[in-house]
Amino acid sequence: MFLHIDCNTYFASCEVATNPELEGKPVVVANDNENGGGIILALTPEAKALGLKRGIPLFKVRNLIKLNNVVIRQVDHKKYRQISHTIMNAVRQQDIVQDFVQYSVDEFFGTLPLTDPDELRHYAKLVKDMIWDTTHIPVSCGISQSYTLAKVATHYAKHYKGYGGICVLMPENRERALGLLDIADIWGIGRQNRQKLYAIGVHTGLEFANSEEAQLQKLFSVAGLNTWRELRGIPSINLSRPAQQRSIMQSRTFAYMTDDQKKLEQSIRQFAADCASKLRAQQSVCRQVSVFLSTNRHREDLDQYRNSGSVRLPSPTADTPIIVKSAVAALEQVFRTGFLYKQAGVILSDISQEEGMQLDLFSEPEDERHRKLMRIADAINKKFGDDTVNFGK
DNA sequence: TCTGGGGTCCTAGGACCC
DNA sequence: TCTGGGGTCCTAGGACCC
Repeated sequence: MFLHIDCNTYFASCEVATNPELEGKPVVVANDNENGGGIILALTPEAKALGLKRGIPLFKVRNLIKLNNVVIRQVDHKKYRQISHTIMNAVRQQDIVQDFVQYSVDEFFGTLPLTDPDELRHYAKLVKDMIWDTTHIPVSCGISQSYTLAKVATHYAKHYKGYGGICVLMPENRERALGLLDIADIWGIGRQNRQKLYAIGVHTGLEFANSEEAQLQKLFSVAGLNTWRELRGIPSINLSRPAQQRSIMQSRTFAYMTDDQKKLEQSIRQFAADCASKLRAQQSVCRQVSVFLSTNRHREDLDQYRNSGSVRLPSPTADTPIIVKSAVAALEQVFRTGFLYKQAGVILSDISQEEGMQLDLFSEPEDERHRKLMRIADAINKKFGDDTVNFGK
């Protein structure tokens, strides 16, 4: 059987776990910026009870927050990654959960070599309690015949208090569970696919699972059909992923809007340098550098423009100056005057491992000196903090 | 007159996820 | 005043090959 573990209101739980004085208080985690912008990313149950919701811009709820002494915590992704790492290690210490993998910063999957519902529940409880003892993070557990059904089970574990945060969904209860579930709540059904299904009169998980394969084939790609199979109890999703990331991105929504190319270039240079350093941290090289730009889509009164451009590198590299230079070139491709820009970012792609690196015929001995320089710069920044040393123009 | 057919590889963009 | 920041996979279609 497949086990799914989902941390409850993860970012908010991490803040409470690491700041005990926040216990029992309404807390929201937001990506607040210097202008007081930002949106709510996570909230404790106490904050939810006040009517606050994930995704709301802070400026719309300042009053509510002030009135109820809601604590606003700045989002801290580094901390959250560390805590999920601790959870990973803790669960891997014991030997009942197998194939334990991290799916996202706050979700995990594994398998349990058991079939008895009472036993399954018992071991899920052990894992849940152990995670609580180790990290003080509350989690919900779902268990069923496939990854997708395990997530359905977790959905019920979260929504029915009586389950105590654990739901074992056995085959005999599958139809009942799916019959009560809107297709929008199913993993793998997004906005587009939901509309397609509504259009053919399919609204519940059960109606979807009972649909004809031939009909679905016309509407969906393999991903949609995998979801369909999983809901019928046939495991069809493979979660194993390559050790390294296939793309690395850094972007920002600015506090301001600007039409100044020089100013954008400053940000793009920083993003590109940071991406390059992440790239080296996973011992990889990339062959493509892309830049995207966007105006403020919330300002319907202003002219809108968004575009992206790429630079293909002659050979794979993790060299900061080369990557920065390429990003600036890509920016020049897409920048248009007469618009007020609000968001920009850099994406590195076509990533491969450094070892198997294809040296091109014309690579310079200079490259080796560059690589040494990068290694030293990275080591200094790791030891003394990011941005201790940077690359000049 | 009649104007191939079958591949592979790459990329951008769309769908999904948290 | 003020509206996030990352990722993955799949597919269609163009470029290119013989």
